[in-house]
Amino acid sequence: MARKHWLMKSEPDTYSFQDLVHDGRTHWEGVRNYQARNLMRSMAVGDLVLFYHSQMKPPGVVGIAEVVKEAYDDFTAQDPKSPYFDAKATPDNPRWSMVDLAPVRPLESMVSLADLKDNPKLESMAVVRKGQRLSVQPVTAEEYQEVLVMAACGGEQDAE
DNA sequence: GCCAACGTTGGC
DNA sequence: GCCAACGTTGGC
Repeated sequence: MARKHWLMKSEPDTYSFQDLVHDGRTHWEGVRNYQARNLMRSMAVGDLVLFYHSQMKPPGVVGIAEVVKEAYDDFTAQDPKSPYFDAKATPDNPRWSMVDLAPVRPLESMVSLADLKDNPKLESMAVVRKGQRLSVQPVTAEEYQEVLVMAACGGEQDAE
């Protein structure tokens, strides 16, 4: 079965790629959007993730991660002490899901949002489309490969 | 800090 | 079930 590819956003102040490298593995708790949740539920172990830092100057893809556990209940939704607490989540209806991620490697160089927008091959990527705020996005194999090429080329590349 | 985009909530 | 109000995301 072919690996699928994804892009997942994180604010580095909350959880950065360096944090993931340091931890070795993490659960991706706190997603409180149904579309993003449903995408996580369709992930499989071994799927590859472009790790995107939002709220940065500049924002962009900084590393590659891998799904190491498929979707299960996000228990932080039922923890009143958690910042992600959701009163509507119960043991009968846990409502939210999360996956586990492990780092694969950082990119040789960051591929910024501006770089992604400048590449015509990536014009249909969700992350470059105006107003697309979804924190979990599907990425095609071609788009994924193109981002890796850009990272290897220093994040700057001219279209032929 | 501003504001556009978009999801969610809640009154009706 | 519609839709206006509101809250959040996230680039700039």
